[in-house]
Amino acid sequence: MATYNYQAIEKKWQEYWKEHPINVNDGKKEKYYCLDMFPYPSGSGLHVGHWRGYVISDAWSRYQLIRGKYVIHPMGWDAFGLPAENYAIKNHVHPAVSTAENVKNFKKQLDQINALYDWDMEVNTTDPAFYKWTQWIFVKMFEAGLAYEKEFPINWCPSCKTGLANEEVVNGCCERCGTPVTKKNLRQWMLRITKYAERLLNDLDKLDWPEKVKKMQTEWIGKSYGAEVEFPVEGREEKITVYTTRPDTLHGATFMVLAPEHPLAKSLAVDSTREAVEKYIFDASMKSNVDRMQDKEKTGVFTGSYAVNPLNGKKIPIWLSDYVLVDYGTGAIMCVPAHDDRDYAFAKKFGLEIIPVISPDGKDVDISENAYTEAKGIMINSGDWNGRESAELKKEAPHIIEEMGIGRKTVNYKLRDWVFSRQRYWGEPIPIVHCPKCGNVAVPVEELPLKLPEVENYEPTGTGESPLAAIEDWVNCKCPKCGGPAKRETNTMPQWAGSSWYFLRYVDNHNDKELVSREKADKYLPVDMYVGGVEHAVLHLLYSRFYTKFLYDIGVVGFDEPFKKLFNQGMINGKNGIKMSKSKGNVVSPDDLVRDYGCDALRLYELFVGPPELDAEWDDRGIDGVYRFLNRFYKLCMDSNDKDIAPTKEMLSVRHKLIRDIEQRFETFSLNTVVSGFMEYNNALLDIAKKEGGIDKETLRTFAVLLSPFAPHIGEEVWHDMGGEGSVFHAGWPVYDEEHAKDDTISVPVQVNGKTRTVLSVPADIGKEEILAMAKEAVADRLTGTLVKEIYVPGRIVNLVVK
RNA sequence: GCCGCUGUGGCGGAAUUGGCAGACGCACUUGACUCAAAAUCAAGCGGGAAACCAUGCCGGUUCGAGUCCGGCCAGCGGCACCA
Repeated sequence: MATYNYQAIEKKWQEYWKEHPINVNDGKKEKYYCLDMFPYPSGSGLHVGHWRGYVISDAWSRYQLIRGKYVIHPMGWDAFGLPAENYAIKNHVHPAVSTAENVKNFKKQLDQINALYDWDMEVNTTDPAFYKWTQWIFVKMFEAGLAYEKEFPINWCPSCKTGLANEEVVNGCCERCGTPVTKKNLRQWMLRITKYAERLLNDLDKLDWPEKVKKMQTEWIGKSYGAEVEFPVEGREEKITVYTTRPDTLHGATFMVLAPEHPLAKSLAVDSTREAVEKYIFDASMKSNVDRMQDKEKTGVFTGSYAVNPLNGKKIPIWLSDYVLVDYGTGAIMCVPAHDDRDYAFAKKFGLEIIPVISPDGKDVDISENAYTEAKGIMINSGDWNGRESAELKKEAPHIIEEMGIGRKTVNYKLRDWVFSRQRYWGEPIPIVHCPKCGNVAVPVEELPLKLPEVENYEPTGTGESPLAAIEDWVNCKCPKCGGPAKRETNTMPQWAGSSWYFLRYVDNHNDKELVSREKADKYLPVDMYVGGVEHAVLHLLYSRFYTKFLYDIGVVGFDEPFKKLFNQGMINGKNGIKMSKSKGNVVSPDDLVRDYGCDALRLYELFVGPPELDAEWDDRGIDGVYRFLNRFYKLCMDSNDKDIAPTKEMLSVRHKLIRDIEQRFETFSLNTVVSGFMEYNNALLDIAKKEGGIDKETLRTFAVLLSPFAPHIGEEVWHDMGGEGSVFHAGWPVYDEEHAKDDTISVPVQVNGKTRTVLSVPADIGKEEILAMAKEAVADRLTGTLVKEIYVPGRIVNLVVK
């Protein structure tokens, strides 16, 4: 008797596909680019959670392949980063060596998935031939004024001993290691991503992405409309400019608050306040992000100086408080405590004046307990604005302010420029030379890649200097412009640099003249489908969009969005929803499962475990179910093989329903129900086979085609055994015929007052009168009152309403 | 605090988008085969004796609600003094 020998079957077809590649670019087929987020090749290898995303994208890729596309489905390595460097510090193994080792292991594990990966396209961000172009992009950004140097207090991780971008700070802690982030004043390379804020925001509309990710990016960019207003300082020349989104409340400004880091903060102190002001500024500078966030209680200090409200001449005190952020807006705000919760809390604490200027009814507003924060109501206490609608004034006030010459209409973004330098070894050197005569000079493009020098000590200094700074003969160089003695930039790029553009390189990965040829870019890009975890929503996915827009602007590519469609797969956790990790000891390795059940079974189970977009808990026992299904299906095929069964009506019905249902579920990415559909229809076929002695070959061939994106080996095996020609992946996606798929008889539930009482089996085309008559007869004993309504939804349900 | 997602048997989850709640599978029970076990096959499997009751809770709309509306509760995720 035939048994499902997955080991033999999988080995056989893997060898066959090596000899006879199935995904070939003949130059005529339409391309389909299906991309996985490339992994960091860690030392601990793949677990079943990593498999999930790769199986999802591979099933989708193979589906496109069967539909006749040439599928670009590459894989590579995001291999710069801290783990390799930390390993080097501990064991004195060069990161390039350990990385190469890890890549080898990862590749071996990835091969077990038997995905369509085209390894000729492989890229590795740490390969100088690759990072040459990462550096090239930086030079181009430098030339375009988008990369610039700045010294200011940046986020600093004391454990990783490096600066961090805003996007890398999560709840005040380092995204990577969880250590609370501190501030450190450092000279930094920055990328002017804020210049692209508007386009990054607007172009989200074009993307077929999960709404959640679009929303997160929208909020991260954080656009707001408002006005800047200039307040003269009493007795001084300077004016202080504030930013407000509520210029309608300008008459209610009763004090002003500056961030402690505001350039004027110190100078506003007078003799009697100087000591307190300086102490406050100092204390604020010592506070970490976490402290600053956790302090719900407002703190502050009066400077001793006063500003003048330019609208009504009112004299208001100027305070300092760390609830005002120096890097948003102008670092100074006008405070309207009657209509803002934060200002209200501050005013209450320090006994400052509160003047309401908006009231719901134009008469009175109760602000004894809380501020009235609605921008809806009638203006009061506002001079000649009194009696007007506040919503209307909110729009009009910026223009009034502009006409009066006391300010202007403005737009603000929460997005900050990207802190781009890292004080670590294992990253791309920033290709800049500091020349005492010429200033910052880019390394000439023909000298790229600027390779990482060998060092003896990878340990970060912690002082804000990169380990590269100690390599004197590397640091000291000649200025490319004047030829005089100069020094190299010793910071390296963040890990995001390579991953911001790697997807462009796959299609032209050996090109040493260009990042990617325009011809190939036009032909094979952008990415049609991108599959990966949601954790990169505002990191990698935002940076990639920024890079792509820049490369579009300088003509490297002809599109300005990299990823048309995005799919975020859910995470796979261990028992009780605990995240899989080595330290928890709950990591499930795919290796044993592939050995015990086969690649096809594991692939199917990865999908069957739950809806692909939701997190799932791994349960090893569940794989038995899909394994049994594969056995039964295989046995059915083998039993039918030597008999020439003619297709019956029932078989045709299953065949066409199968095509219809699988396709519909596939298209809606309901991959878990695709698998349950296979099981369901296989059960139906087994029942039919019991009566008929087997199933016709074409139905089984069709089943094999539909199954092959998910379980490629058994799909290919059955396809051939049932007489299919060539590879199952060239069979074409079957087309269903509604005539066969629809049933002759249908089951229609009969309800009385909405409760199902019986189920009628009737011809599918039964008329309304006929079925209602049958229904009434069938439930006659329940129709004890007056029949007030008879409902028949064709093919669905009968409901009889009795009173 | 604000925003989003989720809540259905012992468990993972289905439900054609308002139409038989629990598909498919795991686990479990019984039977067949076997000296026995495993594997396989067959039957059963939300609660209740039944009327009926059941999709986190309370209310509403509807002939009919897991699905729509209003109000809560819990879990997870994002943002978090952005003026």
